[in-house]
Amino acid sequence: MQKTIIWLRNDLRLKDNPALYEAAEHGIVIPVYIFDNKTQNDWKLGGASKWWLHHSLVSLAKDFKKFGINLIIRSGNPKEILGKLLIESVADAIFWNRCYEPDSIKRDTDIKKSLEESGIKVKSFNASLLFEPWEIKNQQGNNYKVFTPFWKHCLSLPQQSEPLSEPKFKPTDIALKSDNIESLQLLPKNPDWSGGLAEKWQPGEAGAILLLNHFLDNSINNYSNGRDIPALGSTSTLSPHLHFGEISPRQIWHAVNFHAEINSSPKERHNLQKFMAEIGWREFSYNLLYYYPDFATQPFNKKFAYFPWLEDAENLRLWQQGKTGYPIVDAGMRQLWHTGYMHNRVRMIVASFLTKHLMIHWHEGAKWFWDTLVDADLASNSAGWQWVAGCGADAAPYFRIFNPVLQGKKFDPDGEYVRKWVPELANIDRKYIHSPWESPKIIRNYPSPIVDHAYARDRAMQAYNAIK
DNA sequence: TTTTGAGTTGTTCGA
DNA sequence: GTCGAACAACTCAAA
Repeated sequence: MQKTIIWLRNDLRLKDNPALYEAAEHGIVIPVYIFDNKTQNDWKLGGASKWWLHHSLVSLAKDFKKFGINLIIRSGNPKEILGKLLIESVADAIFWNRCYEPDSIKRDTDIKKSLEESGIKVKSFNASLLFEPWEIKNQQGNNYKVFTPFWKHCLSLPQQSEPLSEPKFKPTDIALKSDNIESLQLLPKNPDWSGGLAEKWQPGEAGAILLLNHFLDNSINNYSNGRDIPALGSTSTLSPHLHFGEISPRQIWHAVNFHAEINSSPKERHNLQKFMAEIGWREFSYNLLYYYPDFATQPFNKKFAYFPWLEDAENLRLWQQGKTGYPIVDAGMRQLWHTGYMHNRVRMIVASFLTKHLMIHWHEGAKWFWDTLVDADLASNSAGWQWVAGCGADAAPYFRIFNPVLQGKKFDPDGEYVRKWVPELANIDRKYIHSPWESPKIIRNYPSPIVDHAYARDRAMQAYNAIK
């Protein structure tokens, strides 16, 4: 009987896991997670992501345990560890699901080559994207640079196949040494800032499926409008689960289509399409990162290499801490700090504020998000920041500079979101919730705006004009 | 090859 | 208070 090592990465689930499924069909599986925060070149896991990973691994180990299978945990260089594991387990094959970040592609290509040279069977699968980036090309044979035609093309392709069920595992008595998940030291201590994260999230496959069902039952019917109102919580918040592969986009695709079959009013279909387009943006981001391997650091629009970004450590710190004096910006930054998450609409507002009002490089914002977001994802994070900064693919026109007061009034009219995350403003009059400096009453402990909107807007426009 | 239509998420100004 | 136009001009995708 074939013995296969399953090298798990961002595919921490049992259902719809192609590498695991195929290996289990043919014999015994040995699931392995290798934590590598040294040899990986850059973009080492941020604090919030580490917290998530810890709990996701605990959950996955428990799920395997139900079938009498041990999830093997190791720490170090994947190439060396896989080599050792092959010897210890006398396995015939190694399967994995593909990663798409440039460094990961390089690493996996190298490992695959050397394993094959030693006669080991290696097979990789697609578990985290609906469409392989190299398969999506326009009629000229190039990658798409505009979202709408990209997504139209994707939707014109044959239907997604059905998600795979949980594998039927064959009994195994293989006993390999495994590290404790605790020994990876993924959890924060001194101080432990993770209380807010634990309140909000349930990492792991079960939590992901619960959340998808909750979203389809409760929120999707108002998605198109509701997704812009941060106080409503109408977005799916599936992003961290998707990032770690606790659920697959294919499972989401099918769940959404099933939902569409039983609720097919035009309005509901519109909401479902809007939601699937967000999954489409994730695909688009992965395409960009695939075709432009330096997308995480280099502006897609090369003109922006000459943009006069300002270095301002103090303003950067105030932005990070949620002390800019603009309530909607500060609420977002504090939601992020507290929960490891920020509502999509507010991400745009705070990113616009950093890059346009403060004219601080989008790299700084991307780095902060990378460390603090539980859904930190190289493709989506880079694409999002480039888009807001104006240098990305299909980006916002440069003169589109969000007015944080208007955005607040429009999308948080009662200030419910602001009051929740900025307690200093909890009792301020509705009229002044987004511009507390206009309030006749004295507001304690809340800063004045660190920059004047009209001045900052004008300054940003001049800077953009300079690189045209 | 040339042409044509279109492009996630806005703001400001002035009537 | 509401509404439409201006904001610039470019690149992409497909016919």
